[in-house]
Amino acid sequence: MLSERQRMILSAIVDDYIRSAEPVGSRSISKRSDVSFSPATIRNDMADLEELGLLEQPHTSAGRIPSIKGYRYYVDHLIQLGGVKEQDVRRLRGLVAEKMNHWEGAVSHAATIVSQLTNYTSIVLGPDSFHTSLKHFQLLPLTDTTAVAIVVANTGHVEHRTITLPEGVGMDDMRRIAGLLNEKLTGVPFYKVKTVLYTEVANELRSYIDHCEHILSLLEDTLKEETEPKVFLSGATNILTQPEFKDVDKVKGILDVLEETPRLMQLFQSLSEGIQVRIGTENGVEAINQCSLVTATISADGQLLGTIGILGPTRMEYGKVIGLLDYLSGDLTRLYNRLYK
Amino acid sequence: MLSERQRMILSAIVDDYIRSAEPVGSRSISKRSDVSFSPATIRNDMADLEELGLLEQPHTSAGRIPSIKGYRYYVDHLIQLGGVKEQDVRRLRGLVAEKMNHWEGAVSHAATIVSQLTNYTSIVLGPDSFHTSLKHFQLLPLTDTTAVAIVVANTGHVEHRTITLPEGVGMDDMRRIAGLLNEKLTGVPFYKVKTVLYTEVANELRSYIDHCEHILSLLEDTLKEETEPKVFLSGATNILTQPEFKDVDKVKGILDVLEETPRLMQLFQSLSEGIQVRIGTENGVEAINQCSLVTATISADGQLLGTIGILGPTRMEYGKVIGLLDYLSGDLTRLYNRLYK
DNA sequence: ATTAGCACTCATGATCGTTGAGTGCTAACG
DNA sequence: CGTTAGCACTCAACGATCATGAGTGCTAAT
Repeated sequence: MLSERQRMILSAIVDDYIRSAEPVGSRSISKRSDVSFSPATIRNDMADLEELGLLEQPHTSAGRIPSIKGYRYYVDHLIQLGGVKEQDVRRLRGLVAEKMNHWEGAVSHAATIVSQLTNYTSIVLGPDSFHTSLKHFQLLPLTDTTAVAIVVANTGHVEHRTITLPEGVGMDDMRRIAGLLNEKLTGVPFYKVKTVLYTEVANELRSYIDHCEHILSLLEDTLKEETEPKVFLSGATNILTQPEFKDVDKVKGILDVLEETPRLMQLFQSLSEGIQVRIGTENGVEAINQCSLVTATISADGQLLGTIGILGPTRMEYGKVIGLLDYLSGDLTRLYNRLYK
Repeated sequence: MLSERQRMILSAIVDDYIRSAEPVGSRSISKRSDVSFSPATIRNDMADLEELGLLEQPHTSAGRIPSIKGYRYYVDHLIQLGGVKEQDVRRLRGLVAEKMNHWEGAVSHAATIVSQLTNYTSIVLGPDSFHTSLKHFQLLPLTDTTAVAIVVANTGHVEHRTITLPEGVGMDDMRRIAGLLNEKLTGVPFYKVKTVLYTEVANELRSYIDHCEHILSLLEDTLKEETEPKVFLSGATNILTQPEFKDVDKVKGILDVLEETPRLMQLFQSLSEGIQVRIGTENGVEAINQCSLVTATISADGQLLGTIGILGPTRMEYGKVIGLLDYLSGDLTRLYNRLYK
């Protein structure tokens, strides 16, 4: 549909605009060493590209900037994936050595590094616990009336919660409850826990404890928290260095989304496997219509172990970011297999 | 040193400026219903107050704004503590019911509410583990070569870490190590753990395990992480609504400090008990010279259980903030005593 | 000691040309 | 027919100039 020259021009405009954040004129393209057309020719093509909705003009006497559709075409057809630099590889390798004994730590640390390498914001979603299962459950007495409930998932993730016991539940009861729960719940996927809790566990519990409803609801609460994936953020303020966000009001909306976990997770809904790019309004969240989000899922054996997202302006270095995330997701998958399999 | 009228004028200027964020002129003070002096009289006093370093003039033909010294005088001598509103009390009470089974959760949730009530940023430091002691230690096997180490403090706080075991350490060894650690370390304050680990524990461990140095250093790492207090943030973007921070560059520096935990903790160094106010440069951190920090410690039985800080512009509603923190610290102390004592 | 009067200062905002980057169109060119 | 030189046109950005008015400091009267 597009001529070879038009594709070349679109690519040049996107590249230039990503670098400079300023509208690109026909003359500056014509001056590139790999271009041998006059500004006038390029202007004609630019007019065509604008008619196709791939370019926009901020005002009559300015150059062109890519539209969302233009970025989309660029990402789908024209992009050149950036290789990962030698020094960046070394940097990312470092995390393997440093945080290898803490899966979530490794993932979030990786995200921190990526946010530093790219100067964008990185967002990490912890394991989707829908697919993880319970490895161990324990009640630890703290005082006469309180205990710490500790839940260990098979990913090595640990969640804890202090609970206040109802009157009349002693140390022995506690130990028996913990034993029972371990027996019944070990290996059970999280999404089934509630069911098991209220059928098998409840029956047995009722036989030797009175107020077991209260205890059950406490346990359910404890386990529910585990179901919600954890979110890590890094480099949130990087957005402030982008020239298009030098206006505080625009930035406020974005940072607000980043601060509220539920709204943040909305961004990650209905993502499919692998690397995905969502440009501007494609995100479907009003406040970040001026941003793009590149996401990569990390998984092993069909189990989703985490999602890393990079949020930047629509004028984002897509090639570099995609290259980095591609490398990283492979590396983390390898790390996981070595550690937990 | 200051005349009654001068104190009144200073107080009026600070109040007005806190509300409007604009330099206060003599005429606007004279118009207040509780003032019966002409603008000229007030101007004379204002000149005196400026000479004393309590007021400043942005430029010759503008009104006055308080200097840091001026705010200091205001906070020390003139402030009227704001009572806590009925609805705010109800809001804060809610957290007692909601999060009562999770100490750190309760504290950080309280901070979230305060940041919403005040429209400033709230920063929470978890318990200073220098004074907390070890309640329980446990090793939980995960795979053949990995295990989860779980540390429980007497505040009910739980820390965990996945560690990779050296070759040749089996399930039995693990159980024995955990037993030994529990025996030797229970009740030991964190700042003594390292010593005990390398004397008592090391001796016994050496008798039946070979590579115990490796294990010991792993354990030390695990426990070290616990020593660093946790930091929670809420309402970081509130600073963006302040008119004096409508310039992105000023804000960037502040948000950068908030994002980096170590720099953030620097702010909380050398705080004494109770409520403290640090105005502008008194904070000693370059990037937040335009901000004030009000902190309140929460403690019971001489044990420091947490610190809540409110960060806002120097033009902060000191009375309201101090009132809130005062109420809150009392409330949280009561909550703690009921739960863990 | 207080206040009215007045000259003076200076940030703010509006108006108005100037500049220059960039365009679209037309006509000439190979 | 595709490409290009030439040219008139547009318009954001910038700087200079000026009027406005809020607020001051000083002096002299009360």
